[in-house]
Amino acid sequence: MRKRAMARQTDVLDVLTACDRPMTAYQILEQLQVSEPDIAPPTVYRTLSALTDQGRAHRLESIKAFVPCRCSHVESVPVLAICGDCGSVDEHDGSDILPKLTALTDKNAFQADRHIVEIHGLCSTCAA
Amino acid sequence: MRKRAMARQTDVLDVLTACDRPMTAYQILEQLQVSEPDIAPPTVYRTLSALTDQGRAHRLESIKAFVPCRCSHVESVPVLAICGDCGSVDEHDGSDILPKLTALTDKNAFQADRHIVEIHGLCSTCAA
DNA sequence: TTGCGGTTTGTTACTTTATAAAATAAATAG
DNA sequence: CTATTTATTTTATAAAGTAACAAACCGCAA
Repeated sequence: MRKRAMARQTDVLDVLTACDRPMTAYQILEQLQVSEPDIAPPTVYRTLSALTDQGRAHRLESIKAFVPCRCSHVESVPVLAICGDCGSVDEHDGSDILPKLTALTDKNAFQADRHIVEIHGLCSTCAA
Repeated sequence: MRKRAMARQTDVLDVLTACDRPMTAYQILEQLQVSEPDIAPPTVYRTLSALTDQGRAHRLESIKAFVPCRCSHVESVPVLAICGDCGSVDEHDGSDILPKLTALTDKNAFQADRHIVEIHGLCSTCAA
């Protein structure tokens, strides 16, 4: 009857992966409702936070949208480059920035646990 | 009307500066309404976007809140360290990570125009 | 099996955040 | 001044996110 959490996560990830653009929580909801009309926002948000906690998806804080993780999800600093024109997103591994970031926060003895790096601009296609 | 806009920007910046924590748009609105009860959300949002465009304030994308810029606002990459416990925010100049970020985006010929770097964690006081 | 207790999932209803578009006021050129 | 342009405010609502309670699930012991 009710789908187990794992199954939901797979469903949500499938929806995200099927789309080549970031999707908002409500766009995902709309897709899920095609096959299961009774799903409500909290189900989507809960599933998305499980996925982002696991690193299987990322939340683009600056545009309130989500993408599936396309890198190996062991990386600690995802760098997401968002095209302001077509909306496409490239994901990079920013691990090598970590030392510099740590140097900055160490000045104030700040203990970091999550890094958010997002870059707005134009992708190669749209800039051309 | 430019005068009026300038005055509003000063008012909003004063409100932000008077508070040692990031404030949401609606918290700012509430403060402004103490002296001018008729102010509505669009006024605040418009003023805030002017301020952030000028670099006189920053928007913390990951927590939907705003802080006044406490660095020189010529810097191109503000790094904002947000304490998850007390909510305080430290601002750093991240110009020196720019080359590494550029190296990443250059791989895809991406043209960056705005960098967002936010770090969640615990400030020295709360970590102690 | 049956009933208990902790955990997970679903539902309702709401709060917070943000913006479109119409209405209005200010600035300025003629 | 007054007509035109432009910026600002108001209204009204859309979009995003969540609190809190209800129902279902699961493992376990009697």
